[in-house]
Amino acid sequence: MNDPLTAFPGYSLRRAAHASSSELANRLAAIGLRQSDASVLMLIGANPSATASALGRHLAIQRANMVPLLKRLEDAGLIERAPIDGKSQGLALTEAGQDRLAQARQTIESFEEELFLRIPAEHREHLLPALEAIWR
Amino acid sequence: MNDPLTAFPGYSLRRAAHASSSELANRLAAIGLRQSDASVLMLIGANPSATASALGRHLAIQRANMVPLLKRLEDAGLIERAPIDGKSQGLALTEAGQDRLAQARQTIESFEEELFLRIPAEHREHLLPALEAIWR
DNA sequence: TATTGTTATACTCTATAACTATA
DNA sequence: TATAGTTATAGAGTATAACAATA
Repeated sequence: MNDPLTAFPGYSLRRAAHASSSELANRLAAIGLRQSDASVLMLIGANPSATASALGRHLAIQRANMVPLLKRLEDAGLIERAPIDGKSQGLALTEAGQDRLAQARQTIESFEEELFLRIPAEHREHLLPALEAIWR
Repeated sequence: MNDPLTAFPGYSLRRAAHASSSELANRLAAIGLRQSDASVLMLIGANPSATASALGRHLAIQRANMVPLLKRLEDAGLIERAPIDGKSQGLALTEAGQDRLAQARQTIESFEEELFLRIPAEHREHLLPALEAIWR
């Protein structure tokens, strides 16, 4: 089939993101996490007592959409909240949360490594800087 | 905020795709199209009398999800169907569809050009081959 | 038997508006 | 006034199962 789309970097960007995203989502589902769950756990792990709003801003997840996400993690016993002041709550990993994060980190790291190796060597080191120029 | 995610190409890939996708979606909305609409119009334009199933396979859109998409395009007077045999239909652009495709093409091409120029020159030519290694 | 078009359905992600309480 | 957390809701994308008709 004649395809005028694949010549566009933006189109290929979407297809590549969708393909790799689906693959990672499958692997994370095996340990009971969504990609957004794993991202949040990683970020809380690196920033104990961060607030929901701050995490959302950093991950480009809206405040309103953080609510059900954090509720699931809390119900699963992976995170807990501690009041900072009257309106803010600091988030932290429980012990179970730290264990799950360790699993997630290993899943993500091996996935990312495989992904990286799929790229021809001469292009590898260019991908991250090119992508960062697009979104950061 | 301490961020362990941005070092991962896969994560950056998702963020970059989301950012560029949102931007293109906004521009296409101005001419009454979604990204998937524009993709389908482009592909029909380049492959007259292609079937819905064939388009879906090529675009990674499932048969079942092509149905409402094509219905919208047909209701908008942009495409028409002609029976090929008893079970297949060939798709074609109407005149209005060709006009809309011309608009979409211009929108996409100027978007893609801007996107490309946002990438530092030394990384530009590496992006497409790197992405294609990931999804093709 | 495999494929086409279709219906129905459900889940996820994303976006917006509005509200309360607090800084 | 601005911010944090929340509720409710809607749109879009994606996925699966199933069916009838045809190749």
